[in-house]
Amino acid sequence: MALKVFNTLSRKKEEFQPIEHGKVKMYVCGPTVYGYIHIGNARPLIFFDVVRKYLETLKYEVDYIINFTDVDDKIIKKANEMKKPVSEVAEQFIEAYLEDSKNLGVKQATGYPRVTENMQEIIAFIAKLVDDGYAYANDGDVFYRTNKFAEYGKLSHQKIEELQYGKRIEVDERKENPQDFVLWKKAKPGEVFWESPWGDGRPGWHIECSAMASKFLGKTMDIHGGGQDLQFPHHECEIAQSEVVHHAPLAKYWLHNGYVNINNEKMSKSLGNGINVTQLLSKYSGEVIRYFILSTHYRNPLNFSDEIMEQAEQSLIRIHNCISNLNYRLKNTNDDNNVEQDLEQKISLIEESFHERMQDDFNTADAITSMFDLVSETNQYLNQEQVIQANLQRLKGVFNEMNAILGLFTEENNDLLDEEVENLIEERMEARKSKNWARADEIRDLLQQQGIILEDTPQGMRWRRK
RNA sequence: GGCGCCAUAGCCAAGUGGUAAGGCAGAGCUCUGCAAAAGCUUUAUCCCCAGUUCAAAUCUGGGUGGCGCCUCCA
Repeated sequence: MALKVFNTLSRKKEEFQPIEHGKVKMYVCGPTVYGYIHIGNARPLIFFDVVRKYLETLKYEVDYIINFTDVDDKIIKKANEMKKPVSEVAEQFIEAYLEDSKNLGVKQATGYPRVTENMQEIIAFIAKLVDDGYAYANDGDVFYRTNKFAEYGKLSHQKIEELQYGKRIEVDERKENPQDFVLWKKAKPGEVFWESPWGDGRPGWHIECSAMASKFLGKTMDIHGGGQDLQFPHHECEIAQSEVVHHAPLAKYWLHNGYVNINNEKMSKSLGNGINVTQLLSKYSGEVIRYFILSTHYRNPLNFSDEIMEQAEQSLIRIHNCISNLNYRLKNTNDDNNVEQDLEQKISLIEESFHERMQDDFNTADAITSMFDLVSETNQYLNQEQVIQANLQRLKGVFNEMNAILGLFTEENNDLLDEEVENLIEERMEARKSKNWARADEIRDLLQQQGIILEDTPQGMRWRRK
């Protein structure tokens, strides 16, 4: 088996070979922090978390950088509205982002660099571009001279001549060419600014990624990721900036996730149709949201609706029940025979298929199917009267192996019941012994109202939280 | 105008040349004191037309419908 990834640059699946043996350098464009993230922003967050975790299970040491763009026009606008300093607004939404990440089961990146903390590197990067003739200053602004970079357009496969500049957004007439983009923006009166050789101002949108990526990961990284909408212009501009300065590819593999749609329309901050993740997390668990995101291949569009979320929630219950039943049996079985070969063979096949699917350009939808295959095997096995501890352990081990990547269930602490509940359970067992079904049912109903579900099995009574 | 994506069951969704995975929902059965959980059974020929092929959801051509990017966006 070999990991294959779809590279936007070549528009083909390619075998993944890291630049440096055993190590992967990965950079994903993070948010511009002027608001809470929506479910569309959560897609790359969750997907690239899975990529990172999968690479780690392949024993790569992963250096994973997510940047924060913490100064730009929209943050300034937001700060004015909120009557707060830009830094405070940015801080607030960075914290919210990190909190959401955590609740979505996303492992911390190895670094979260911010624009405002890397201003010297950014200015130096622009200066280099100016020195080499790839950029020019005009009236306090600095622009990138796009037509000096012959490969401009290679990522998004666009021909510059064919693009319709100025159709949507007015072209700044200080540019030499309409396709030039801004590297440094002159500050308007009253705006936050940093000093630079071209006057007071702040960085343009694309330069921060070039500067910070090279600072933290070097000239060429293995994987650069982000949403499809960053392909052009953002990533194209990053390439233009970085590759003329470093004379090396910015990234070996470019991965782009598809959009999350709502009512068949792209979700975006500017349309204001985003589903707020923080709010969504109060209704659905992080696991449900992960399931929703991962149940479709990352490059396909994904539609959001309440119905789909509820289906995701239902699907996860099947997995949760299985794990919880497996745990119950694990606690109540002492048979220490060796693993049965029949079952072991089936488990191995499922385990193998899981990896094959993950290695085929991170087909998480199929990987989830592998997990359901394991659920099915487990349930059948648990239906047997006699089970072997070693088999149960093996099943559990594969569940954990898959879950370390997908993050679809969490181990709940099932040992904590208060005394009152314990007593009721005890009483119910007595009632059942004496065939007092009315009382037994009464207690079961009572506990169900408290979110505790009692189930009678041939191995005894088991309970779980709703 | 350029570049690109999508169309598979009631819903979600894999599969991309060898005769349609999986999940949710629905129906029936088994187990159960009754439940629950679980198991078993059951539900499609893949938007349309033409072509290539022994063989097409999968390749080619032409349609239809929906969506995206072309300097705010993940």
